[in-house]
Amino acid sequence: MIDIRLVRDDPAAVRAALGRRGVDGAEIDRLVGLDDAARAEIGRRDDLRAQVNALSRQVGEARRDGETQRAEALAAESRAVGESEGQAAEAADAASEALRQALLYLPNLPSPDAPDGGGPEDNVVARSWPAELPAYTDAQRVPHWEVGTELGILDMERGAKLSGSMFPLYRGMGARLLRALTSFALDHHADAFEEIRPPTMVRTETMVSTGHLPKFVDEAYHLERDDLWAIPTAEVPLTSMLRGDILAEADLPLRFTAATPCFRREAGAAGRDTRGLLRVHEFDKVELFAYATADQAPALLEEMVGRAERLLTELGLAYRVLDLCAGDLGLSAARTFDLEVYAPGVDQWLEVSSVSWCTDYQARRANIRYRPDGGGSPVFVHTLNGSALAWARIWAALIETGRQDDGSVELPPVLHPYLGGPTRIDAR
RNA sequence: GGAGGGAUGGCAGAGCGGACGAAUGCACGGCUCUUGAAAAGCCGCGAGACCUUGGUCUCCGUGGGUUCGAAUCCCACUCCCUCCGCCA
Repeated sequence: MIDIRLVRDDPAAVRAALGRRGVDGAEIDRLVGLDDAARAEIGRRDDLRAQVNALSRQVGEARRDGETQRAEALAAESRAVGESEGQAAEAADAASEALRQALLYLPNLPSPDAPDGGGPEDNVVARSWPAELPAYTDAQRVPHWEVGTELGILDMERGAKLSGSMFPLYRGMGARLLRALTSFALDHHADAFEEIRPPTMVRTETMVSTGHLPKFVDEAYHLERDDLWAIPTAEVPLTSMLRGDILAEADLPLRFTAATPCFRREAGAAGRDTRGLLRVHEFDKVELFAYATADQAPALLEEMVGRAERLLTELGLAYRVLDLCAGDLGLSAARTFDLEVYAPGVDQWLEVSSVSWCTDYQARRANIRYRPDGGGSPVFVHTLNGSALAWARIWAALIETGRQDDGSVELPPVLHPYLGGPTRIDAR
């Protein structure tokens, strides 16, 4: 969440910044009102509480001095004040909760560097690799689900039998390819990022810290009986890993990488991209994550985008980098770069990575701070997250891009050491 | 799943109805001593909110309760440790 004091002290600036992402200015006014109300109620309650505390102290003193009668009188007085205090406390709690709820739904302030725009159509293509799309053969113009079925490496029907549509089942070299991709990526980041294998079912609090709850309840899988949520991305457990902690500035930046399955209900996208692997409920992803100071964050953002890009060039996939406009940013993000690969078989750009700088928005929700060098009060860290990379769509792009005239699929050399012998998937 | 023990500041650890936001040690910051360092000594040092050179309030796992007053008593929950059972 953003700092309520910013809203209080400079509502015009907040209105302007959030206006860029389509937040109604009236919402800011409402927030200012809620804040005023909450502070007034809290002040009332605290005054009464101070009276109760003072009277209680006097009761103790009177009792110690053996003045039983005076003690009783003071206790009675305190009891009376305590009753109004109870009412004031209820009002204060209600007002604070109303403010908190409003803040939880309010998105992060976009970075001034994020381009203007209201939606996906306004995103800016920062760069493409290669500069021009190469010429693709007819063999490469076959959708991956057809290739997958033909080679016996992808079985959407059996996946659906087990779990419903959009739950892919990979077999043979198809499954092996996923495992290779995960190992390849983790090894690639091992020079600077500590590998984590977090739990993939988490508490409500953990989902709230990243901003995935309460606003996006419909997007997440929930296990009712145990009140646990299936993570939509490793960003969720990695953010809460240090929840409530105070770090040392000298330890920053902290970098982590994790390979996990990701679960998404895709409720808002029902009926879209339903074929093959374009949009699935469960997929594997290697995530990059960093906790940093405000000063370190911009360089880290670039580093993480660079790492994701490097994987793509090594895999030999054509891609482009999108600088997301203010209106297309996710709730927690101040700046985001999306990476899209070109999949020749379906003739589409597929989002395979999203690298975001969340400033202190998530850290404030998760209460993660660091103590500056030389002491002083703790300050909120900045969090950055990015996929490097999400495999289902990469799998699709690799199968389509690598397809030969004879129907076999060539796999990129960087993966060969991870494939256990074969370097291609033979036609059947 | 059953039985028992525990959760206190960055860490360790005392406190078990009022003088406790909390002893002590370590860590950390400043100073003294020293050519420098170490050691020693002195001082400081939890977090947050709201009004303001000071004050008020909150926080001792979480949520309720008892009381004029709760870190301290009661209830529930969560997590950790030990033992038993089950288990990949």
